Amino acid sequence: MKKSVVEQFYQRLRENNPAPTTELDYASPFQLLIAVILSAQATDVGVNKATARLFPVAPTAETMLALGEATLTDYIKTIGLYRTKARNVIATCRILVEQYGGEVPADRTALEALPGVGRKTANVVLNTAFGQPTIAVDTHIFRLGNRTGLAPGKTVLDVENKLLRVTPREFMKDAHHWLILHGRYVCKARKPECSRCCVVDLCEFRGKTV
DNA sequence: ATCCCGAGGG
DNA sequence: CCCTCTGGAT
Repeated sequence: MKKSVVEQFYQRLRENNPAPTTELDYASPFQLLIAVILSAQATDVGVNKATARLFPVAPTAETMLALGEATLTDYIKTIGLYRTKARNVIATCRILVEQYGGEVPADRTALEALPGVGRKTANVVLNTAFGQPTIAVDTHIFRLGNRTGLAPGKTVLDVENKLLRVTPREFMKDAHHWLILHGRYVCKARKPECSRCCVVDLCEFRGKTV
């Protein structure tokens, strides 16, 4: 996609949504981290439903650790992959308490060393909790990058690197949320709604999908 | 490449 | 029924 087209692409997404943000509910970097770990292969609506009950009783790393894995499992049983997630959340909280005073480190290497935290989750926390210009390539952004021609790539890392290269600096910080929200509600996996898409004329795929 | 794994939509 | 949802570890 040409540079001038990329510029228009982002300008239109910005017109639609001047101040985009996550749809996960959270009240601290710690809660965002936990919500993102829980969101793997799950909808944010489902995650919010569970954290609405969980965070009041375990709002911090210390209280989550005290809650224990078995009780945590009960709270998140409605979310897919819940056994692995419960184990990882407790193990992560233990490290946060023992090594970081219960706080979430604003550092990629430290984040990715936490159980259940990979590159994508680290990128979300760095961007949304700490305001860094990262782009977390999830299922939506991977699909949108390839489908539209904005940032084609075989792997999520390919797409991430391409996005970091083509995205103008002024759009970098919010790019993650513009792209994910557009992917979630318009450029959907099954039935993309090209008829109400604001960048359909810039898209290399248009209505050819499905 | 495979496993984990519930809810919601079509 | 099938597919998808802000993936990560082995």
